Amino acid sequence: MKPRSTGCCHGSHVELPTLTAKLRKESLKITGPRQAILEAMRHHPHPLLIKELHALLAEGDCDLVTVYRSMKTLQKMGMVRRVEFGKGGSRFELVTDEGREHHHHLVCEACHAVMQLDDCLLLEVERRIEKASGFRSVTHRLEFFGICPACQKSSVPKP
Amino acid sequence: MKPRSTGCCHGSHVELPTLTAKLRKESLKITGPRQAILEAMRHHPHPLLIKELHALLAEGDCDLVTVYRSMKTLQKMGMVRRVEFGKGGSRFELVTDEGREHHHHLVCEACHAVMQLDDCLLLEVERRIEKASGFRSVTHRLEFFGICPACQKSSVPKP
DNA sequence: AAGCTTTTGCAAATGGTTTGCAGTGGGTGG
DNA sequence: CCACCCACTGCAAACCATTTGCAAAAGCTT
Repeated sequence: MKPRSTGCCHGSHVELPTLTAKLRKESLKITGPRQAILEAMRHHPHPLLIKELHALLAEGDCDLVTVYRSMKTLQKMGMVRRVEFGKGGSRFELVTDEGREHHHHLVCEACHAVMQLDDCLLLEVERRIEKASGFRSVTHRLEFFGICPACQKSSVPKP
Repeated sequence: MKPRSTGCCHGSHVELPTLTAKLRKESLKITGPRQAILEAMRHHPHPLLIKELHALLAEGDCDLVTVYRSMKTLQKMGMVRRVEFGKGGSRFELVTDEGREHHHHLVCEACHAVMQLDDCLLLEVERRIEKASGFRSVTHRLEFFGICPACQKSSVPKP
């Protein structure tokens, strides 16, 4: 349960060709907008708002609406994961090899910094809930919120 | 961690005067709309969508906008808790004496039935995260989703 | 009952997300 | 290598949850 910062841009672990290959395997077209989107997500390995993602793209690379549609498509094929922090809309992150396994986030409520928490101790809890309740296919959604060390000092007002 | 159904209307444990007294203590006015809202929530002890809550009120009792404003007010004074299931907007539930303590829900993704899970094993986890990350005031948001026993049989399509 | 302040209703603005439609452009078969 | 077809895109507008502005209505206090 040790937190792991996913700050920004420490090299791109996933290659773009690796990603586009997945598109081809699903007989989806490898278009300019899709490449631009994957390229941007590759370099920003944290949950991004649609509009943040769109802002990362070069002017005219891709319409906002296309970002929405791409997220839906990519999520359906499992290349992207939807994360909800409850403010400002849905966020999406690339499902990478080293981030494939189920994990959670620790979000600073002041500056919105995001850390990734490795491993999850709730898989066993899901099984217990299934037994106790009779529900099936039980999953969960869990995020942590708090005030990060930097914000504890600077006392910047919450955005 | 045994699930407890919060199906519907098994008697109203909280009295209306008890609730309005809290309003008075905060020098908030005891208006018709507020009484109607609290009365409705008293009889429906599960997380309600704003529009569901509004639909429960008698015609002309209270405007939709007023429901929104009331939820904001009541949440600020701790009488109501906001719950996010990620579909269709925020939900709210009364904070009752027997439901005051932090708890989570188990939601059927087919019929949207909601069960309440007593006790939470994550308080200790929050402390561990604080130590490991340096964050402060760490809280969390956790909900479980699955298919309830009834829906496993009837195979009704998801709404 | 009068007066002051909060609260409400209505209308309209806002912000995220989806949809309709016509035009563009990948990718495949000839 | 070209042409064709359907998936994909851009743009505009629709949608839905939520918020805001403003004047009228209603609590609470005196």
